[in-house]
Amino acid sequence: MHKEINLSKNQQIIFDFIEKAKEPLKAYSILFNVQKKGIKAPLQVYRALDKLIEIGKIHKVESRNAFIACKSSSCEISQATAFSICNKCENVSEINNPKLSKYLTNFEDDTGMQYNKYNLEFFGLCKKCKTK
Amino acid sequence: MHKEINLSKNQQIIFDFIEKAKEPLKAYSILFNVQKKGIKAPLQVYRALDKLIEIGKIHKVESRNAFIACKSSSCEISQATAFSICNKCENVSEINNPKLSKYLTNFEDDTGMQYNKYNLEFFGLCKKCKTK
DNA sequence: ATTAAAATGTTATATTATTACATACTGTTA
DNA sequence: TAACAGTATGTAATAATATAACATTTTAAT
Ligand SMILES: [Zn+2]
Ligand SMILES: [Zn+2]
Ligand SMILES: [Zn+2]
Ligand SMILES: [Zn+2]
Repeated sequence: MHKEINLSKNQQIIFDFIEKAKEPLKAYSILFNVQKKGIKAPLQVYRALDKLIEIGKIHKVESRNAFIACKSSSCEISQATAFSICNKCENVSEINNPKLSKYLTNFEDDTGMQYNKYNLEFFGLCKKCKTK
Repeated sequence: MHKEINLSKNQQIIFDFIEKAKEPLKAYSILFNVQKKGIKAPLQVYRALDKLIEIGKIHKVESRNAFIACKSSSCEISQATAFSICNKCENVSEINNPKLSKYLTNFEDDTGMQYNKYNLEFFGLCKKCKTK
């Protein structure tokens, strides 16, 4: 088991909202939606997002500037993320593939650089969009 | 051999500047530096960047919102990119590793989604920064 | 109680990117 | 060459994303 971390008030509000969402959320869309909970300023959102990312509860989908709840329990340890992104419907899902993560975690290039983190984003058309 | 593409005036100006640079460049830093060449507005830069990305002459380093010239001739065809990023000195280099690209290009997940593009960013400390 | 670390509140501002609309250039075909 | 389509450009305004700076409060461990 990994360490349980108690979220602060703002962190919990923002995590709850992201977790309920079916798609990645933008920071300002989060802000707009949690204003009724007392969160007023962008910085309050960004600070919570930073912390949630740090502890692996959410990820940033870099190519979309959007945030998504983690679906793979191992991310709270590993900082190794992979996503599948549909360019048409913008559906994003986290790839949870042990072979892939093992391959990438062990990847070594010729520069002698050692990696402690990676982010991979695959793009294409999802099953639904492909058949339309 | 792949098709040679003639760059337009603005595209050439901006590509030349990015290619000479040793590190990834930000859009507004590019803008500032090419103003003496007659490029006045952000949109002129972003339009050129979009085109250069489309044809594979440059890439966007998503985690840094920065742009870097392609060092691997295969990118003008493939749209498959991988970078190594030092979190301390911010050095970024394109990884040109046939095994890696083959592995990722052929990667299939269980959703039946087929990918035509990916972007991978590895993070860590480069050789120099590690020994300091 | 003291203290340090983490979190919050608030305002202002910086940075990154796009919309909208008018115009001009380039190459192809009738 | 005239017409056309596609691409590229110019310009102003604005949208969207993210951080700086500073004051205060909460939390949790000594
Ligand atoms: Zn995850
Ligand atoms: Zn789709
Ligand atoms: Zn490349
Ligand atoms: Zn370094």
